[in-house]
Amino acid sequence: MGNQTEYALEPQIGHQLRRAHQRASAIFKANFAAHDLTPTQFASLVKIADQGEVSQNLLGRLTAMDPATMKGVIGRLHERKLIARKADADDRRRTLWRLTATGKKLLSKAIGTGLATSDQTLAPLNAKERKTLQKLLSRLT
Amino acid sequence: MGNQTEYALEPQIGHQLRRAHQRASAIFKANFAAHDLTPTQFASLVKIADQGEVSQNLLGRLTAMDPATMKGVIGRLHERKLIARKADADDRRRTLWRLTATGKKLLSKAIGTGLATSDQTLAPLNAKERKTLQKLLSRLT
DNA sequence: CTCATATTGTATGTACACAAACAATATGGT
DNA sequence: ACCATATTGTTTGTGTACATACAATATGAG
Repeated sequence: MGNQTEYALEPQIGHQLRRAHQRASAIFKANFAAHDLTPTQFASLVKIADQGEVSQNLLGRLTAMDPATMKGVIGRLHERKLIARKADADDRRRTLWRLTATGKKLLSKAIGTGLATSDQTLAPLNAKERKTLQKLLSRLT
Repeated sequence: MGNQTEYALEPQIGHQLRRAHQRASAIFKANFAAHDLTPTQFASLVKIADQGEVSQNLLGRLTAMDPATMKGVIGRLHERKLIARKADADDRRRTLWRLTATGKKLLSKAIGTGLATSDQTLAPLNAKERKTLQKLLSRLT
């Protein structure tokens, strides 16, 4: 019985990406437990810092989150007072977000952890292999 | 302001894997809409077919899902009568799952879609690049 | 100016993903 | 046989992730 000759799960790219993402998330979680930040929360802090001030919608595009997901992430960062809102004077639909002093402090502490997390995630590969993988992955986006 | 010199989001492997996984999931979803199957549901059907009969716990390991996630996926497949349960005679903790006739029929129709989905996901790369990417990805697991 | 269209953010529902705590059952060492 | 330990499955809670529908506001073509 079975379907071995027709379809194996492990060599399918979708399954491989799912597993690689699971592993990366687990490493991230372990490393960021002290900061209590998820990957999307950290990405949001990084991009808000880059922009200084940014609308919720643009932040979603910069971090690759759809508006519904973005709302949840923003809400949790806001509850913890890591970010603060301001109305946009030119567009009353917009909410502009910026880092609070607490948010800036947390981010500056977390950046080193972020770099270490990337390195640890890529640990099974040497420098050349890492470059190749990341180049090919970026072509997949 | 910003932190550009310290940390850029896009070149981090975790972010790249997250985005690649998002894209793969979107392609899967579009292709499997006709079958109304999610990636984990399809993976479960494939592995149940491979095994003939399999416990919920082992199925979780074969498909890379933790027990809580597995329970939800199994529950939805069961509601749709794509799988059926049986008590394990040797171990009263275990639930053995197998495909129903409906499940087998759906799986055999879906396998072609699965192969097409993998191909479409890898479309930006040529044959050699695909092989390289998949080999490196498998090392990350 | 006006109206069709687009953008911004909100709300709800479904589906992973995993931690933590738990109950029932099985196993292995003594 | 007994008991510490492990396995199997369930439950609850938090956090992505996205589709869909929606209200408020902005924009651009005529």
